Amino acid sequence: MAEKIRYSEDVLEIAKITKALSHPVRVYIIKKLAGMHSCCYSGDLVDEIPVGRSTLSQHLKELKYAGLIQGETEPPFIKYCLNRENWEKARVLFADLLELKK
Amino acid sequence: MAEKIRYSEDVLEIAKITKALSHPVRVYIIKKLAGMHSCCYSGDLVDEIPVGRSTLSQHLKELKYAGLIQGETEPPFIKYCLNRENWEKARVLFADLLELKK
DNA sequence: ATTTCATTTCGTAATTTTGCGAATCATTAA
DNA sequence: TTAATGATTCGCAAAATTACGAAATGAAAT
Repeated sequence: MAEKIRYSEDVLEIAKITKALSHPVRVYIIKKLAGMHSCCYSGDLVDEIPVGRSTLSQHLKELKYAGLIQGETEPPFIKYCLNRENWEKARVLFADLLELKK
Repeated sequence: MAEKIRYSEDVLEIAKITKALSHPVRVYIIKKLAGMHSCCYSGDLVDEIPVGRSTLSQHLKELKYAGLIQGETEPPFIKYCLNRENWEKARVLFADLLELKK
């Protein structure tokens, strides 16, 4: 019986990111932020995404928890932006996994 | 009230892949297959990954369902390999999302 | 101080995921 | 044919995810 491994930091970090991106709502939001708009308002999202306000809030919370986005309060709205620093880390991890060039 | 969107094929496809990769066990397996070894045996995995046989089987099933791997029976073992065709598609989708070069 | 507006949190329900051991299946060896 | 071996499926339980509406929050306007 061989030794059981411990997941490397990379594996755990990738799983954390993929988990955050494992739902169409969240992929949609990140795709939007990673593209042209690097920020958007929760109010705009609720108009276009077919999901209730409170549900959207939970999805945003998960993306925040995973470190992929951050919210700046800009009364009376909340502006959500891509967390560029962590996004860069994600790019490195995925470039490695997928053997892509940065 | 603006129009609700429909998720694009890309968004749905990315969500399917990220969901398949949203667990450390499955990231570990894919990382292994995408690296040096492009194939491995279920029996070897069960020795190194801290999870029971039946549970591992379920994880492999999910990766298969998502199209990321395929299993060739090679009695008395089953050899799992990366599904290169779909992996290439995944690379394109992620390269786009992460703005990486192929 | 009260109202208003955008958003989040709470409470809850339905569904899915994860994990295990026991039972089953498929193939080879005896 | 019968055992042995490797792997999957079944049955189940615990935990997590997803979704919603109602209630609560916080900041600005009246």
